[in-house]
Amino acid sequence: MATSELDKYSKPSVAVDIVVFTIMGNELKVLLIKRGQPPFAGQWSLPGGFIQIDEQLEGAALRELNEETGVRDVYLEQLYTFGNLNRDPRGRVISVSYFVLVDSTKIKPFVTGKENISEVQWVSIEKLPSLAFDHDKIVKYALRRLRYKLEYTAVGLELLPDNFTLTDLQRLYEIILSQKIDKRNFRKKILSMGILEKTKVFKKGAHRPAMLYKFKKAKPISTFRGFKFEG
Amino acid sequence: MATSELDKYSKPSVAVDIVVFTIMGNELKVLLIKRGQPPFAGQWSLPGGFIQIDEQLEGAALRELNEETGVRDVYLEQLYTFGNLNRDPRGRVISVSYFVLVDSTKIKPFVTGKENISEVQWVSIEKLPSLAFDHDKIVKYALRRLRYKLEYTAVGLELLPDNFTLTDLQRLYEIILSQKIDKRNFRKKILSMGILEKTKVFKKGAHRPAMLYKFKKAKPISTFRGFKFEG
DNA sequence: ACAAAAGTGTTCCTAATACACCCATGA
DNA sequence: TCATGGGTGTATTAGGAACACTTTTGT
Repeated sequence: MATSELDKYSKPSVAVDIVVFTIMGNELKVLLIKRGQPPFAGQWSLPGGFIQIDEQLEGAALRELNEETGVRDVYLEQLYTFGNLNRDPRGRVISVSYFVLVDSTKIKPFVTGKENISEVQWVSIEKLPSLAFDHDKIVKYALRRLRYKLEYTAVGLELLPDNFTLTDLQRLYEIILSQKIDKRNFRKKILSMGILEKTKVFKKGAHRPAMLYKFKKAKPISTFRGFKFEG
Repeated sequence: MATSELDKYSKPSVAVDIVVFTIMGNELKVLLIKRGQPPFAGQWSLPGGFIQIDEQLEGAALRELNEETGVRDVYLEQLYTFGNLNRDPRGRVISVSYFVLVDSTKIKPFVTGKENISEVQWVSIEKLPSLAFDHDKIVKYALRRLRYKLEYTAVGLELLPDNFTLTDLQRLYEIILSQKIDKRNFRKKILSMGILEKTKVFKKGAHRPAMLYKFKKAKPISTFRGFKFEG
């Protein structure tokens, strides 16, 4: 591989940063890690890290996420590439950001092997601390994208188990959009999309059992209005 | 600047590639350059190049565009970051792609000082040759984004002079979306957005003069639903 | 006077909204 | 039997789509 031309000038570093969302209880949460080393030692930040020379961008995002937090098998989508000159005090670092949605029932306890992480935690979007680097901006953008996509895609299903009730789904929308939704209108709209299928199972609880639904097709792995990249 | 940690591993190169759209005659055109050097010597490709270590991403895109084609003062928006391992035969190159809209009346004749470019040309989107690298994919994505944004933003105004008739604007929509639009519905919708303002000037021609309009506010420089980054 | 583009309203249909009661179950 | 969440329909409104003729100018 002839890299001579490419090596003429000093290069920036390339990192990935990942905004992982999940719904826990009645809150939308983001996965944060407490940095164990400078810069920003002791401060909260997004999971992420430098990509390897022989590694796909998405692969790097998934690897970092798994190494740092044990989270696997998730919906992943590229967000935006942040490249301000001074976003990292160590030098020029360009960060390709991703957003990830994960069903909280599939999350296992954190087992991180990384020495430079002192803590991993799910933090409510309402109670975010100030984050390292420009990660505040990245989270803000990710949240915007999540809310926006919820309106015209079925992406929200990535946050639920395979079988769920319509009330579960509505609660998810209400939490993410932080607003109440009319039950009848919500059901009408969701069902008219034709993406849900009744199972023959009911969820039993303290009260009237609720029909469980499942998503019809293979879960969507797309990035922009159904357009699939780099696959 | 402590770059020791960053330099432990070999780094990918980072490039920008730019899809520049304009309307000429009755066609949507993209700016292409014919490569003068390997790889892909003699083949058409998008304008672009490697970023410098002390240069903003957007700045690099604008610089490359200006150096290669003389195009300046344009609407610029980040598209997507392509990073497949083998997208460049020279080695690992990650490309941050941008899309640019430029009013064709503001384009000056090309004066490129770069030795590695043998030709610069505006090519109709209908007659694109097969492009170098993964640039076909980038153009496809850019076109998709342009069509999509046209539906819910005023981004199309970037392709027109400051003053324009409603017929000019409608023609622009028809060319980009490649479909006829009803004149009355189009005017109703555009005017109801409240973003246009009548000038007191008429465009004289062979027939009945048409009212010239202009855009009300500062032209939008945004990347995603009005959200401004890195600014 | 005529050719050519400018300009203008109404009807229809679809989709979003607002809104309230009965049902099935476990305790 | 009652407390709790599950489940259902209709009337109104707003926005998008279909559709044709008159006006103004230059030649």
